[in-house]
Amino acid sequence: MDTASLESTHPLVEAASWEPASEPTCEALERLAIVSRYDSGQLVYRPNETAENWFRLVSGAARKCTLSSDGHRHIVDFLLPGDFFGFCASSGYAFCVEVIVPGTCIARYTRGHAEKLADSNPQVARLVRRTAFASITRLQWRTLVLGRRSALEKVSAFLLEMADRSWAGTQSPSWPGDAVYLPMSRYDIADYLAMAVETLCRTLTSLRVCGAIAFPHARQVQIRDRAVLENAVASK
Amino acid sequence: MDTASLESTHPLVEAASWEPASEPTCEALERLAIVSRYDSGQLVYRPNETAENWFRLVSGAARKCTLSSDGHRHIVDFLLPGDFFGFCASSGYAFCVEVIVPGTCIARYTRGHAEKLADSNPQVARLVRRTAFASITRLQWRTLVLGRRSALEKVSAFLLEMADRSWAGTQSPSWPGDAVYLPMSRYDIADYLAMAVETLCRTLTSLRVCGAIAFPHARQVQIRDRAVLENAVASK
DNA sequence: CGTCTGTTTGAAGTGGGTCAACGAACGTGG
DNA sequence: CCACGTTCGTTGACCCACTTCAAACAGACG
Repeated sequence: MDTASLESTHPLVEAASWEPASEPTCEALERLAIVSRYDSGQLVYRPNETAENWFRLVSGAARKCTLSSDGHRHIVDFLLPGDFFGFCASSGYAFCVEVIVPGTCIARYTRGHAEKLADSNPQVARLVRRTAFASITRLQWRTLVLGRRSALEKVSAFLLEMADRSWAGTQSPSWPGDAVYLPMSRYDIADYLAMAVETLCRTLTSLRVCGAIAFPHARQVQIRDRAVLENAVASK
Repeated sequence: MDTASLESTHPLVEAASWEPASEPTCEALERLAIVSRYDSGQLVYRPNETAENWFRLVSGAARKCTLSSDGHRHIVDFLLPGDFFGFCASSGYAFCVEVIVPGTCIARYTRGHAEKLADSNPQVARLVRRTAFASITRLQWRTLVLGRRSALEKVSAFLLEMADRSWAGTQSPSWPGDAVYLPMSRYDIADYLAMAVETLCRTLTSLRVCGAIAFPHARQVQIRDRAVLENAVASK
């Protein structure tokens, strides 16, 4: 919405190559999809805005966050390709979603139509349920990560999470094959992990010097020794 | 399950008086319910156990948590009357649920039956969807609370959360009317908020001495000055 | 080439974790 | 009924990991 340029292309066509295998979609639902293209910084929706749509991020990345009056911001989640969002029990969205990668494509499903489709098509209803249940489980794991005390644990957990969620092979071909692209800034990561940027940088540096990870570029991480990260996460 | 004593009573009968207005149930679904009674410390399910049921806590309280090998425990969520749980996208539960109040009653819905009912009954499907969406929103707020830096913010947020979720008027009649019952120990609260028990106690004490709250009993909180708590939460 | 924004390192201060101990509540058995 | 043990709750003292403040560095872009 907003000033996003609409594209009438059938989403399945261009979405197919982006989709992680773990996130199955359903053709009946995809027929309702309208895909829009967003620039970096554009808002997909605002808090309290009437929740008229469900969404699925097709390509690019976005952040779900709060907007405090004092300018302080808290990132609730990162949205990566395949992720559904905008699920909402009440009439208005609780957070805002802001695109962080230029050219991000997001599919929109009119809530009323989608709900009606779910009523008549159990397969769609099951897909939505499963997706929601998966979100619940992921959010619960996330509370555990946030609950971890040391910076090393949080950062390690984050890197592993990004490696798992990262859609491999969709980046520019000149990359090291095993590098994970971090579409968000260090500030965003620090916010997401509830720690100071400086602490995040220092932790990343220490992981780099000990050989666990490497940075071909500031936003490309290679996991060199996954065991180090897993150890840090599991340690407590 | 386990050694829980089964009660064949129709759950709607005894559940009615416990239900918060915000959590509507659906008669068609409730016909599937089997209510069991649990003692304190009993497990409702374990991690990796086959997810054969959906659950709803009818009365009492429970905690959803991880069980680390080193005995370290992390509480993901508290389950209070009206809460659904056991929603699971994969085949096995991710966490374990442990009862913390003697005599807790929990309704169980066979997953296969409930899913089939949802397929044929859009009203049930919508209820489950709405419940799941509400869980998502609540968990996202929870990540914000955990992300807060100072102990005061976390504790204030917790007290407000409990006051909101608390089912008023279901406790013993001798209580101060506005007191909120905390069914869990200080250790559990500290774990839930990812902080040391000592810090929790100190924070509660400082809130008490400044008149924001009062403790008729260690597990009864009266919120004397809600503004103080809301201020602490909103401050950052 | 200058001005951004984003990233990294350095130095200093502190909030809360940790260790230790005591008090309170509660049940159990003598 | 009291003595006792156990678990839960609270307070004190110390210290470290992280936050904060400050500044240098790197890349992007007009």
